[in-house]
Amino acid sequence: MGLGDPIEIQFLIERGYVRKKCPKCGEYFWTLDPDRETCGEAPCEPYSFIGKGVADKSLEEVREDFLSFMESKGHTRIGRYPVIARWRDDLFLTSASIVDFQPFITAGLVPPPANPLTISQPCIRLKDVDKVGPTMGRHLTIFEMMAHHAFNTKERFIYWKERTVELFHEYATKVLGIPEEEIIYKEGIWEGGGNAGPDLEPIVRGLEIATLVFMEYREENGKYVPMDTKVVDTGYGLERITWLLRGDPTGFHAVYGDLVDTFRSELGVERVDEGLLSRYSEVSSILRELEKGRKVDALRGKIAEILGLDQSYLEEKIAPLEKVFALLDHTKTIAFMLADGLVPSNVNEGYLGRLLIRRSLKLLKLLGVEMNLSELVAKQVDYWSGKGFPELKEALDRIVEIVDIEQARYEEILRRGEKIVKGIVKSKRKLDLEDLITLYDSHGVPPELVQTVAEKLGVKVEVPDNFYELIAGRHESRKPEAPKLPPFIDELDRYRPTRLLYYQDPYLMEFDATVVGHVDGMVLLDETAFYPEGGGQPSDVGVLSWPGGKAEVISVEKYKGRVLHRLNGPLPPVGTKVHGKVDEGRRLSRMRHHTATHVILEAARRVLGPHVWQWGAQKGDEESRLDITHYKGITPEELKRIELLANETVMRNLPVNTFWLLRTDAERRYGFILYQGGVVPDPVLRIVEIQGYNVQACGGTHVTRTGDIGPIKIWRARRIQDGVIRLEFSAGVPAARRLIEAHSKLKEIAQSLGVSEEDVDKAFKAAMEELRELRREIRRHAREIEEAKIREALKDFEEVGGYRVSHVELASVSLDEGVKLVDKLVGSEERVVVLTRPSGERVEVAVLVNGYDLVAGDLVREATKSVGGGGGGNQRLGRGSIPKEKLESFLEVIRARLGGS
RNA sequence: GGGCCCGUAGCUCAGAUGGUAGAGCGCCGGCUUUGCAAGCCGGAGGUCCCGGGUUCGAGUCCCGGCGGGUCCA
Repeated sequence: MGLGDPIEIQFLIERGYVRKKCPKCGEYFWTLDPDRETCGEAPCEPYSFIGKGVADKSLEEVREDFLSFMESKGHTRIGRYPVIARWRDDLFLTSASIVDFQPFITAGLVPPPANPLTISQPCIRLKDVDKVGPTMGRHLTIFEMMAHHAFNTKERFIYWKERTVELFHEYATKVLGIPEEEIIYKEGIWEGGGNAGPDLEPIVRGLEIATLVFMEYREENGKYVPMDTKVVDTGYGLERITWLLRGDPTGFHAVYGDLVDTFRSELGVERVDEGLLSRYSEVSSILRELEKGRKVDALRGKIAEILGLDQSYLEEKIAPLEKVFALLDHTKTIAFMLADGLVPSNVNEGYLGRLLIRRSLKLLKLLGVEMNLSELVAKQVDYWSGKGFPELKEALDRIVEIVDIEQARYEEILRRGEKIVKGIVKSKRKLDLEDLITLYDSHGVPPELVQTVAEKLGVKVEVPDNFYELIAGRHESRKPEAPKLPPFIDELDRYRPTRLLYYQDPYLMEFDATVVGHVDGMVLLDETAFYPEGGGQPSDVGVLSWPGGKAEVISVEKYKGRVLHRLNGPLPPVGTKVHGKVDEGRRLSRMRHHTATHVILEAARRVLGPHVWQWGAQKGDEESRLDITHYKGITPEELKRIELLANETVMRNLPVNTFWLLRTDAERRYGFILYQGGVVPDPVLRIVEIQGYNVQACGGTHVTRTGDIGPIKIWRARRIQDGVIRLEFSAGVPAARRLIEAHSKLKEIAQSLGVSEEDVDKAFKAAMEELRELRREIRRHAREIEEAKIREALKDFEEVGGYRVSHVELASVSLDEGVKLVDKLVGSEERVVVLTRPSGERVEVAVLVNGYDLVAGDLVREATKSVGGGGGGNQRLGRGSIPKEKLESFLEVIRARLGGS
């Protein structure tokens, strides 16, 4: 059977179901009603459950009913996974329950935590974020996907299509109490994440309430081939099912209960008559066409027509309410994201979090409400921690803080953006593309905002459609290339995997081995103690020697479990017994730095909070770096606490244990905290456990007790990017050495200040203050002396060619200061004042003209030039410099000029 | 990792073309006022981030460093 073939379920056929084709959407479906024409799903038919509730059940009751029903059918209930998909490197958010089990469990490489199992998994999807609100609850960014999964392997068959449909059917009719003639099964094909399979989509009263996927194909070279493992992948929409049972006016009423009204009144939005809302909601199914890119107002016009109402009336009533709904949805998503450790930033999942926060802030602005978004988010935390998610409450303080920080940041950008835009508009009366790029690139002000601000000022701004592409082009960004497999990769299969001695004993620095092959000019040994590059730890170096030969090992690489040594000399022939010697100092330093990285990461988590996650790391011999996620800067006090805790952990001399565990077992035992150091793409994980302190999946070499790390010194903490802080530190010998050096410098300074080391900072500050004081004093004195001299000179002028000329030789103040003094003292008297001031081998000169029609700048330029100097200036003031022995001739030239003109 | 922007008084920031460093707020003093808020007059407060270069002359131009911001990867 291939994809697209009829899905024939005997169970349904026996009950009298027949297969039909919907004339509206052209899709196939199974129904008990031989006269039925359409598939029954909106928009082919409107919703028919609104206002016709059949059970007054809450969301938690519906969830519990489902899970316990599946338990009674032999499924094991398991807890939810985080909404941030920490265990995957190809996804940011958990978007379906099956995501929890990809890729290793669905591929049959790792056994599932239970089989079959049932779960209710909170999922986040941002694809339809624009439709959240207008569709009255059909679209949500966060929802719970209830599911029962069965993983059928060659060894163990659980159940397949028949049983899956039976389970759904019994749940729908017995637990939900839906008459079976109202259940329609639509046929479909599900594709995603490299897997595919046929599916059945049960429709009840216009609403699709579940998807039953039979995952049995895997994509291979663009074609689907059958898989060994066949996976039952179901998804039951908890929110939709609750809505269906309750028949509430909108899906939001079913999910958020009292919160709908709380939010509505907090946001100052008028209550809408339930009858009108229900009628609107019923036909709102046509808003599904939003999926085809239609605009809300056009579709609203159509709804107004159906309901026989005026469109502007409807607009006025519904539009504000849509924003309330969107905020209900977004604030819940924000609460879950932040509770699960998301840190807002400009990349990856952090960006998705920021996107939702900023969207929410924009909605508040559109509603004209001034309030802290965090208040709304806190209400969600309160609401949902009482409804099956008590873990939200524990994160409340952090959630509120992050949302407040993001709000402040957003408002700051708006404020600054507005100011800059106003400035540009004022000076140029227009804004061009270059301005837009600068604003976005350097100030983070998006062009949409620029447009709004500029238009308020009456300036039209064109934003090119490809604006963001232009930015990208400007940065000449290059997509990271997929890691290329070396050309000799297949050649390696001829050899056995290398025995990795560095895992057996990380302190083993010498060993004997046999050369088993040469690959691409590198030596392959049967076993090795050389650590290859990996996990942010650079490869070892050292020496290989053998009878009649010796070469340096300059780098080591590992592919498919085979370790290759690159030498800087001739290769030992295959079969040779070699002796390997690892550069011990280097290796030990790296081991210490590597274990120190784990120690510091945990210390940071304990000091800053569980949202701290490793972003990246690089180990060196002298200094290493650890990048962690955090939503604000680290204070010096926090850094000290982290440093102290790390060093205390060293001194507790905790055992560092390394062992291998099957992925599922490791996750069950330790949780996803394992992946702090990054996702390890293997079904079997190497666990590095600092006993009683920290556990990570890690392939690096580590010391066996924390005491071996030696001192840890964090030199710097700096934000390298929004939401990411880089800690630069040293461990072991380099840390000790640099601390000793730093201390001896401190001692020297203390000695020259004549104080103890403890008081250096105070003494230094005092000395600086004294210095400032003295400088001021000297300047004041100098000014007084020069002022007297200038006064004297102004009285004692000489007449040259009708000009009253004074000459002052400055000694103690700068020329600038002298000019200022002259300016102050000359008042309205007509004067030419010549200032000279010796400065090394030269004399600085200035000529100030007061009250005469003379150009000082020209006078100085010519006079200085004629004596081998240079200068210039403006109408009133000229300045320059001349060689010191030319002072007299300079003054002569000035006199001659004034006399001659 | 790369691009761009910024670093000036306690704070927020101005300082086209290189030529006497400024404003607002805050601080101190005086005047006005029954008092307060406020107003008026005056004053103190500067290593223009650091180092080098170009220049007769650099807050301004060039190079390097430090610190901060922002965007892209």
